[in-house]
Amino acid sequence: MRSDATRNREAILRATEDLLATHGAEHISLDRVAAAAGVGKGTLFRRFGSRTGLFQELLAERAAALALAIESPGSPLGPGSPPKERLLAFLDELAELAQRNLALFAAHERACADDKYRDPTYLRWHAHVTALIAEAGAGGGEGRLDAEFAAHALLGSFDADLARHVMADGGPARLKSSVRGLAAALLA
Amino acid sequence: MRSDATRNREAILRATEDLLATHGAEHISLDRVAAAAGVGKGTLFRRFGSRTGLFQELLAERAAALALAIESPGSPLGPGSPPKERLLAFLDELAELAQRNLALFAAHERACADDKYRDPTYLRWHAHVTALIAEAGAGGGEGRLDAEFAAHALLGSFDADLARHVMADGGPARLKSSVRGLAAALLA
DNA sequence: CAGAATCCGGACTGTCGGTCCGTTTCGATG
DNA sequence: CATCGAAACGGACCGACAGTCCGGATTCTG
Repeated sequence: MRSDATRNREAILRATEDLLATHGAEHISLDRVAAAAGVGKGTLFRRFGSRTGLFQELLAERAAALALAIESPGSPLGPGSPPKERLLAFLDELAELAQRNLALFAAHERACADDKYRDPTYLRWHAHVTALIAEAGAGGGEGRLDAEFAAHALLGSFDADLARHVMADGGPARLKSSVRGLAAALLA
Repeated sequence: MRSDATRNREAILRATEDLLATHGAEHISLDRVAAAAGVGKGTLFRRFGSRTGLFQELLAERAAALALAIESPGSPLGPGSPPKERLLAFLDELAELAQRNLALFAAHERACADDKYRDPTYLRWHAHVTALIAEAGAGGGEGRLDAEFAAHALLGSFDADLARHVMADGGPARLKSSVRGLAAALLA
C-alpha cells in the first residue's frame, strides 16, 4: 500500500471516530466522513468497500485489545481459567467496551443490519462464548442448553439500544451486573 | 374515517403482505407498496405516517390473536396458570408467530431500528415477559436476575436474522426448543 | 343535489450509498 | 535527478428511496 493510501486510511478512521463522538451514531453520512477526513468519497470506498466495511474495521480496531486478552494466559480472561469465570470476565470486558463505544456499536449495528452474522469481530466473540458455554456444560439439568443459540442471546445484551436503555436507568453498573446475572443464571 | 379511506388502508396492508411474501423483507420500497396497492404514495403516508408506522400496524394485526390469548384465562397462556408454564407457552406461541412471519419480523426490525423500544407490540410483549419472570421469582440463588433486562434478552431470541439463522440449521423445531431451553435455564 | 369536509395521487425534494473515470501522486529504476 | 507505469485520488454523477405538498376528485350531510 502506498504511503498516501495508508495516511488517508488513518485519516478516515480518525474522522469517523470524531464524528461518532461529536454527533451521535446517526446522520453520519459517508460524504460527511470523507469531508471531515479531507478526502474524496472515492477514496473512502476504495479503502473500505462500503459503509459496512468502514464500521467493521473501526470496531475491529477497538476490539483488538480484547481479542488479544482472550488468547493470552495469565488473566481471568485467558485460557487456563475455569470456563465460567472466563465467561464472566469476558462479558465484563465487553460491557466496558460497549459503554465506552456506544455510538460506534450503534453505528456498526445499523451498518451490519444485514448479515450481522458475518462480521468477523462478532463471529470471534460468538465462537468464544459458544465454546465457553459448552465447556461449562450448562443446562445439564432440565432444559439442555443450545450453546450456539445461548451465545447469540447473551451477546444480544450488548445491542447498543438495549445498553443505552439500561444504562439510562441504572447507570453503567447496571449493564454489567445485569449481564452477569443473566450469564450466571444460564450456567447455573 | 371515510369509506374510501378504510378501503385504501386495507388495500395497503394487504399489498404489503403480498410483497413481503413474494419478495423478501428487502427492496420493499414504499413506492412499490403504494403501486401494488393501487394507491398514491401520499395516501400511504397519510394513513401510516411513515415506513415504521406501516410495519408496526401490520405486526400489531398479526399479533392480535396472541395479545388476546395472553389475557383470557383457560389456556396455559392465560392468567391462572403458573408463571413458568405461562412464560414457556407464550414463548412457544411467539416462536410460531415468528416462523410464520419471518419476513414481516425482519422488515419490522429494520423499520423500527431506531427506538425499537417504543413499538407498542414489543412493549406489550416485554411487559408481559418481565412480569412473568419477576413473578416466577427467578434467580433467587446467586445472581439475582434483572427481570426487565432478562426479558429483553429473551425477546432478542426472536430477532428475524437469528431465527432464520437457527432454523436454517435445525429446522423450525430448533428455534422453539432452543428458546425453551434458554427460558428454562433462566427460571431454574 | 349542493356545499363543505375529507381524502386522493403523484410530481417534487433532499439525502445518501455507491460508481466512474480523468487527473494527480508515488516510488522504483537507470 | 529525470522518467514512467502503477497506484491512488477526488468529486461529479447516478439511482433509489423516504417523506412532503397541494390542486383536484370523492364522499358525506342536510
